Amino acid sequence: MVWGCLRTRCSSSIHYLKQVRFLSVALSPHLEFYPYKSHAYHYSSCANDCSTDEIDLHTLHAKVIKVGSLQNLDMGNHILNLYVKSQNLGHAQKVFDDMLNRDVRTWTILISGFARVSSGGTVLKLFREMQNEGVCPNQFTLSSVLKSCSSLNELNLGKEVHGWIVVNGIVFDSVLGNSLLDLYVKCEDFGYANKLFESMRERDTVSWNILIGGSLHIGDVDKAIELFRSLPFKDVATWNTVIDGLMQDGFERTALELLYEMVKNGPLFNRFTFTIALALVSSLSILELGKQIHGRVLRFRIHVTGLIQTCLINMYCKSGKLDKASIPFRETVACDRKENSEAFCLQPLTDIVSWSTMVSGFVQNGEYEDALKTFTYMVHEQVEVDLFTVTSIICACANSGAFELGRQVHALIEKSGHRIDAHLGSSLIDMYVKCGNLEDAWMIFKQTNDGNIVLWTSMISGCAMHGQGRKAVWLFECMISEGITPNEVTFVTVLTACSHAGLLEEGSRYFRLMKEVYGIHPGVEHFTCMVDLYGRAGRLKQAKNFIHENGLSQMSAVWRSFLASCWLHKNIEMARWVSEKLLHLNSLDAGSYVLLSNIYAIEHRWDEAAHVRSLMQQRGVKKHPAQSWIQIKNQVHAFIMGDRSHPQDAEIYTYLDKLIGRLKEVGYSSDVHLVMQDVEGEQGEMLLGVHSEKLAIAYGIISTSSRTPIRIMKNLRVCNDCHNFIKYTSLLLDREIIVRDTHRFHHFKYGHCSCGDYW
DNA sequence: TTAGGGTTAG
Repeated sequence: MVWGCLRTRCSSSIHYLKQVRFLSVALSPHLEFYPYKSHAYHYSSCANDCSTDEIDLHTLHAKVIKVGSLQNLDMGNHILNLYVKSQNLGHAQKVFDDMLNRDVRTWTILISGFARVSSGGTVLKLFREMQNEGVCPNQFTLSSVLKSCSSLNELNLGKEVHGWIVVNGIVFDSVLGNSLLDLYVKCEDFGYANKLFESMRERDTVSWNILIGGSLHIGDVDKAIELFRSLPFKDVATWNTVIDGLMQDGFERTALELLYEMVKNGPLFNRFTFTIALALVSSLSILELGKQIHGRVLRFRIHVTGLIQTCLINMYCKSGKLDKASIPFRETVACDRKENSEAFCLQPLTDIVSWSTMVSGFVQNGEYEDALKTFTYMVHEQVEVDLFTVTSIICACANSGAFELGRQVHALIEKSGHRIDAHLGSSLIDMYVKCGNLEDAWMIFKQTNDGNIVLWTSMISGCAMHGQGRKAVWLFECMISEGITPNEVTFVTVLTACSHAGLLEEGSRYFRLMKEVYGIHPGVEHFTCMVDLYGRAGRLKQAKNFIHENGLSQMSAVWRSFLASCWLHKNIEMARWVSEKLLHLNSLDAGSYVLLSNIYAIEHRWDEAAHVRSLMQQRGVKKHPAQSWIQIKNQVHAFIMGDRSHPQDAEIYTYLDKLIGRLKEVGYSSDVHLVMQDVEGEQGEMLLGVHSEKLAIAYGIISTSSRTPIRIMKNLRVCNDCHNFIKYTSLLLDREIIVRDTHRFHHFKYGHCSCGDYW
């Protein structure tokens, strides 16, 4: 999936880059960053924002003030309560401040209002003020305060409240008892929680649900299931809690079984069940079940709010059904998507999470253009943008090489003063790495300074991608010494680094470390890395033995890697043997077909070479045409082999011809072995001479000053001859040339490449 | 008492 945009959507790339430029201009005046979750509610202070009911409430409020009744305690409490119920806490606070007479109800109404919107800090502040004024809290006040303590992890204050309740002889009803139980469970103080649970006289289903949810939260699945099974009456929340908790703990299959059991024998779904069920089928990617749940939402006439809509969008996106994640701005944003009559019609997106889900859905499915278009639309429509959206957009920039846009979004994040968290940091590192700027990737890495494994893995991968294998290994060692546990992806990246840098011993050691110390079972990716490690180092026999010893002969990816090594080390006989094996397994990818065809071409077996190509056609294997890009003064210039469409083509070809002549004088010679067509000698050399990367480089040289580094991108691997050509060019012209291919970067300088001719 | 979106490799 690397560089998906470049590899699979060549024709639209220029259009897309124009879009990027347009977006860059559009961005600056509108983009604002909203703090995480700040959209949960808002203080409405403008009459224009109010509903009819709110306007009536304001009218009533004004009348009450006019006749001086606000100082009547009951009337004041009534108005305050109405504002709290309409979640207009700005006005509620104002009424509260204006009231000269307040009683415990006054304080409780306001405190419970803030507790309901999870504004715990305000709740605790008000509670302190209330105590200072000598007002004695009641059960409702205490429940709200405890709720805020548990959401803010304020265990000590909660314990203080608990003590106060005991000292003052307040009766524990089920609500107060459950609030306290929830506090201990949320703060993971299970000693207190269990003691309290046992001592509670008024235990209800809610008490059990809190304990079940808490057990799942700390990963005690057995205890949770035991409690769940022993509970004679299970309400809908019990089912929801246990299904969601199991899913969060990674027991998705068990969660699914319980969902089926719930459908059969349990209570009817509520809104929570729908969102949990949709999240479950998203993570399991069971589209059919997801559709059934969606059908149930419609059948039950559940009002599709932002939350359920987000879950629906996410479910369809995770199943790769972007059309079904139907969106109202389809015509505007995804204009090239076909209308699907079966598509479920969703509501207009009014919720920031739904928008960012849609953006990430496009990114996860490799549709970077649509992600950027949606983002542009959001910016233009002044929809709030938060860290989630930005993280996805940076990811889109990384994978499509939109460096300028990525940099601008980064600048705006800095300007907004937002802290860069591990998710965004990893995304930014990846963007700078994939756009060829390793220095800025390091800067983000140091600045983020987090023990997050993805952050470290991104940086290790960055070093590997830029040919700095030893540095990648060093960073890996630093990470281990800091006590950070590597995951399976980290091992893929460090093994890749070893294989690309020829670090045979280190690679073998890390493979053992992964299994023996970290207990990670090697997957096909790790085995492939190991075969690559031996193969690239020329240990073909060792690689072959590794495949047999580990029982990998059915893994076609492993053989494909081995094939590339055979080719690299010019062991044509072995390469043919592997290719034919893969051909019979029907597991060749486009690259391997081309390789096999090349092998036959080298041996002048033209009929067999032609047969391979016809097999490719019969089996529908598509080879993407090679294409290279160079950006000159904000303009992207794309070239394919033998391209004559560029306005300056005459100049490019004349210069290239002259350059090849000069290079030959200093030792460069064309490697005609790699010509796929059945042509020989001069004609083959001629075809090599017009490979897309040579054209892009020639254009770069004639269009820039002599000291400017030349950066080009390619949608396939660089061929041997072009690699050689670029090395000589960097030496002859004393020019730095940086090439990004499908998997990595090549930094050419003084006739050498950072990959050490190992790619 | 229970529910939503973002990051790393091949």
